[in-house]
Amino acid sequence: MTKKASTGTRRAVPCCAPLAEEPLSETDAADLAATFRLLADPVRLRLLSIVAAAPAGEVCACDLTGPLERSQPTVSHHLGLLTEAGLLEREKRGRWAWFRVVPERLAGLRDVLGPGPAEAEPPARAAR
Amino acid sequence: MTKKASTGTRRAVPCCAPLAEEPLSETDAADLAATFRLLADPVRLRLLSIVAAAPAGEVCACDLTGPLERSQPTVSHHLGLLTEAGLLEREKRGRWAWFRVVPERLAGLRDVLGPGPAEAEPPARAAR
DNA sequence: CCAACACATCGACCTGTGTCAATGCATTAG
DNA sequence: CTAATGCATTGACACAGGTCGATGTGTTGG
Repeated sequence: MTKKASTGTRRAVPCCAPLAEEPLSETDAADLAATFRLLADPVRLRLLSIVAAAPAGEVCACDLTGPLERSQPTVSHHLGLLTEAGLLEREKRGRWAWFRVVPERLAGLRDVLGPGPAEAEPPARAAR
Repeated sequence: MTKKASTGTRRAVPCCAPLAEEPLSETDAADLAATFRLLADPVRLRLLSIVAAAPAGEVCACDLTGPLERSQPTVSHHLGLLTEAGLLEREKRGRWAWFRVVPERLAGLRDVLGPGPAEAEPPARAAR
């Protein structure tokens, strides 16, 4: 059974239990893989990092075509994928589109890879 | 128990700074994307979760072909990719191959997605 | 009202990769 | 030795997805 957010004080978007907790179901695995696939592209990773590292917390799309050395349709395509998946938020102001990261979404992914450093838990080695 | 988890001593395999810290370089992004691409497949995710959740800490390859409903060459292929990338360790005993997870590797990936929950930091909103 | 701009969408191309049958390579049993 | 077992490798195939030029849609400025 998949319980959501059993670990209490985390508001990270729940997708499934950490990998080391229990084997993934077929549907959970497909869902997770689809999300990780978004991070499996260098252009999208750089987009995420640029937006995430922006001091203002948001970046105009017009400032993203330059550093990535990709065409405008390509950047727009990747921004659309990241936004549709909930990793980015888009706000249109005038004729510009501004993007922000959705930190809870990344935190949810992070939790799948293992328990956080705060609750560092030894991997429960079963003695035989 | 010092939970000193500042940006200094992290034993997780270092690949690059967290996404929100600074924009990824082109090579770092390509490297990271290649690693995330390994997690972007449901079969590999289930393999990882099965091995990670094994009470003994290791699993024989002969026990992995069954639950995944994939052919033996396919499972072997994915195990090879995960092992080559350092996410799994392979030890051959007799005619069987046993696999373990390499937790530092997953921890390194986790750190890229954001700082630990202890230092959860709201996005610095700059007034405009 | 029209031109310029910013971004999204479409269509097409092409590389990358997940998949399996067939085969190869060790190791073990008899 | 020979046969059988467990896993890796090969080759071929089909599909997914990144890329860009062309075009569409909404907004601003003159």
